[in-house]
Amino acid sequence: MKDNSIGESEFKLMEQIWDHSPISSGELSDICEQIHGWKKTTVYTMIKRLSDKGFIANNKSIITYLVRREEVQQQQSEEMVTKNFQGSLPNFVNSFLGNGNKSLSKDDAAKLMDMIAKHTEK
Amino acid sequence: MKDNSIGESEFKLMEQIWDHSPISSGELSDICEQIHGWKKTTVYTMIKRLSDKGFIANNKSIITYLVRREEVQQQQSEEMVTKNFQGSLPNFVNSFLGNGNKSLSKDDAAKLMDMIAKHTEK
DNA sequence: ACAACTATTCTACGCGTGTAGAATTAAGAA
DNA sequence: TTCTTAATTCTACACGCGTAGAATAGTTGT
Repeated sequence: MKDNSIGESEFKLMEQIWDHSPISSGELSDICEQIHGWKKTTVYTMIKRLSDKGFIANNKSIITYLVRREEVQQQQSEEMVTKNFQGSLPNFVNSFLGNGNKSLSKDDAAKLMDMIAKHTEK
Repeated sequence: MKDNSIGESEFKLMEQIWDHSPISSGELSDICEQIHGWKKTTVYTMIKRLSDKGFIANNKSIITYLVRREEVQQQQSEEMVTKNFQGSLPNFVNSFLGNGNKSLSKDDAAKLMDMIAKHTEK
């Protein structure tokens, strides 16, 4: 049940994989060294753990993802709203926007309105 | 910087505290026993950790919160959107609503529309 | 076959969190 | 003051994740 969870660094690695898949473990390690300053072995450890958890596959040094970004994100957003906002999207958004501080661009607002409209029961 | 983080169980305890503060540690422990099946000492351990982290205070067995629910939630929503959705609320909402599956009640939709309108830069 | 380099695994440590028994302390009843 | 009970701390163990050195296996050029 808890197999869907990914840590913060693991997620960052997944991002690289999603962006470059298929990619060789060597390149991946290089990229992560550049971007995050991670040691080779650190990356390999993460690769192992992620493939043990079924998120990616490592075939002869070629890494591919097995779970799409959307799936992971959907799972995460779902979890957050459920656990910390009583499953209410309005609660979440309200909290996120806070009181006054944050402001949405016209574009973002339009996108949101649109999505909401499309998902409202009539 | 990472002082703001709360675990899942800790959050559940905080919820009871927010809902009942001020409340005696004994009662709190009873409530948690009922709701979550936690042992007394487990609750006390959590109380200690949460007060060490500055989220609550324990004065002569009376627990009160030092950080409001909104603050914690705001922090959490912020973090989620930043780390996993490139800081974009539309990205988050899009992921949450998924493709088709989820549907918003008219009421929720209205609330959302309203909030969005209020936070859109004009 | 051997050197040299790459890939992968093993092992390991620290920290946070979940969980709780054991021990200790404080507070009230008798 | 002593017994009892409630409150609190101590100690501990497990697990996940971040991190990475050491060891091992695999590949390739010569």
